[in-house]
Amino acid sequence: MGGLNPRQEEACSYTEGPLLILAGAGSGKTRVITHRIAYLINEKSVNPYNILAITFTNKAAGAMRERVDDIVGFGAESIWVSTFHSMCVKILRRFHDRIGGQNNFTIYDTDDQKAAIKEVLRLLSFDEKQYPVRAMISAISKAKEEFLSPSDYERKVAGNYREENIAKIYREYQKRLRSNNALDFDDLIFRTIDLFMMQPEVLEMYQERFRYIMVDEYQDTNHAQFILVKQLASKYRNLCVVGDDDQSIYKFRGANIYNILNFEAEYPDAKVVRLEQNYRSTSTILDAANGVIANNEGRKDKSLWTENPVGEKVRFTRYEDDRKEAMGVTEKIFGLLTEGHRLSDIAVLYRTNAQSRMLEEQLVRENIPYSLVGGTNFYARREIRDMVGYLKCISNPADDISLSRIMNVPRRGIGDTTVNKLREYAVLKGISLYDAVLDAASVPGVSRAVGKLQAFAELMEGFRREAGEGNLSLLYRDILERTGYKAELEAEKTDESASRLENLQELLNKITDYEMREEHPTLTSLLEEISLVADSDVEEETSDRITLMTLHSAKGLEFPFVFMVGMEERLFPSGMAMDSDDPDAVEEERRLCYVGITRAMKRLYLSAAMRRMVNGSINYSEVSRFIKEIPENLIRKDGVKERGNGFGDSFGGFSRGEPYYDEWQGSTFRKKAPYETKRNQYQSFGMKKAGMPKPGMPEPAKIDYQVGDTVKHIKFGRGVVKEMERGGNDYEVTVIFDSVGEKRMFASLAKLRKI
DNA sequence: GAACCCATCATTTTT
DNA sequence: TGATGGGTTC
Repeated sequence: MGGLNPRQEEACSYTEGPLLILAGAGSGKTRVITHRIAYLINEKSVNPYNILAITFTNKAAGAMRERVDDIVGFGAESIWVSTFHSMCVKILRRFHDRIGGQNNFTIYDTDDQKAAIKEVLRLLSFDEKQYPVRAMISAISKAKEEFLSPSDYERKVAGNYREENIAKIYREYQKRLRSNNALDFDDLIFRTIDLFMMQPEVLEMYQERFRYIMVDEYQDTNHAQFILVKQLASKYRNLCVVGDDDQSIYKFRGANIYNILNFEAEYPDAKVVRLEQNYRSTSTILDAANGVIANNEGRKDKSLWTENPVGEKVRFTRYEDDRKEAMGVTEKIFGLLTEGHRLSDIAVLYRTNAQSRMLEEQLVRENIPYSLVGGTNFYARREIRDMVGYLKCISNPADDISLSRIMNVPRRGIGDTTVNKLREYAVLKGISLYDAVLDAASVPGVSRAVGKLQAFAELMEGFRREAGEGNLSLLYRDILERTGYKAELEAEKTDESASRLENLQELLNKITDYEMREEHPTLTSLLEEISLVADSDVEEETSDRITLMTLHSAKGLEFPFVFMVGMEERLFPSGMAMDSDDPDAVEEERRLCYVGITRAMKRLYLSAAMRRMVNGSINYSEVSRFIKEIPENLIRKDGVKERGNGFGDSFGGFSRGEPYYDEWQGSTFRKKAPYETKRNQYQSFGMKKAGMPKPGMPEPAKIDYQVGDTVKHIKFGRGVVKEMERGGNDYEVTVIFDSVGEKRMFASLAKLRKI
């Protein structure tokens, strides 16, 4: 086995029976997984068809798929590489009817859940103040993660008045989802477990199929996922789980660290392989990480080591306030550029998304291109949700939630009163809301709106017929046109409406892309992809930029140069964790810190501010305990005063370096910086507000082509520009591509290159 | 039915 | 600071 160390090799070749791979940060985990799959196929003659690899995110699944394809070659495509959720959808699309469901269910996202909960609260006359929607969603989600049905939940909380009411909400919510033929994300797992329990022969079929199972990031699994894996693996017991308890940072969303800690208790015959050699970081960085994580109790015994060079000391700087901290970071970034490093080698990590603003402002001011990971999901935008609402309605007429969303969007004179009358009628007759609309003429009290309802019903029926014909992009365009949605936005002529239109165009691109990719495109599977595939795996970023993201999002990534900012008590570790009665809360923060440190390959910059704006008011904080947990000899502290709140004589304590920036020290650097700034590089993903360009964000796309030119597109390849039309501050370009024919797109999004 | 004002409340994120 | 939601007013 080429290029594997003995431990890695052991992990690859131990194929029969339960195996726990404790893979420390940077220990070559992905390599091991892919090599293991290759070993199974090539050495053990396992049929690729019998292999299942489960990951958490689509991104991870995609990456694994790619690597497996590279290394395995023939037969690789019949390996199931999948997320928990998409695996369950596949199974339920086939067998959900065996347990009293329908196979063409809709998947509800958080927004749909919210709407459903609101209806339930109204129905049960519960006060939203006492039973906040978000808290209810998370309580229900938690119950499902623990595989508790409404009855189980009721039993568990008996005697607690409030909890009993939550149980009622849970029960009613499930009832509603069922009548809407919808499942939420947690249901996907839950119902699959149900299916396997109630239909042993279905389970057996999958057990036979998945003789070799691998689960990545096992420390992130919740109890329901644990049960599911156990069911699938119980026949052949060839279960290989890979994870690192020290990198468990998702307790808040149900991850159960005991799944990995107790793996050996669950499978007494399990073999355990520890991957402890780190190939990523300098020994200084690694020892700093080890120093921090050593403060946690209840870990699997493990010590990471490396043969990498010692490298430089970790640097810590304490600044006066958050703005100075941001300035310090940009200045150091210029320093790195002067040393000849690339922007894409640099990441700035922070604990909370709110911290990005100050950094962004500073980066824009200094013309440093960045891309922001996270932020608002594309599919969470209003216009996108509206369109997806239409599609969901068309695909599943029983989906009252989606119907309520779009019935009066754009406004067509179907007001709340009318909708309420329709609801009453639907409940009375035991039919869906949509059926009530179809039967508008017999609904009492809506007489004035009957005409409008009938027109709406006709519109929707037309869409439904069209959906049957299978041209999804055409259907989508028709919805935009015939509902008047597009016209309304076009009439608005504001920056915001222009950006919404761009987003709608982008959705069209996604649909077209889906149609081209898929052999048998259907509305159901398109919606599935939209629900299941988050937006985070957006277009591969080609240009050179630094990356800004939360520590959570950084997991699994690596960068030569890493900044961790905001190393302050109550920010990191978070105040919430510190105040929690659960002692593990701070430990989880510490694991997060460990994750952050171990992202760095060459150099790690840590910083804190004495004073920072938090939730609109100024906070004074002390240096994070995690800084103190890094062994003294590994860290260089610039101008640090350990205690103090930023008042009075605290300025005296700085020893060296320049932790305090004169307003404009940074700008002298800018002139010296030996690199060119390209305009139009600033546009970041996940802009928070649809449409509002960030202050200082440059104009979109520079366009170096015109009608008649030959251009190149990332996905569609070569094409000729047929037409260019000004739309807002952008161009709408029509291109005839060799591969896919004519396409209309926005210049700023299409990234066309003249060739 | 829509525009506006005030009060409230703030981690982390994927599916 | 800022986003969001409810209530009020036109």
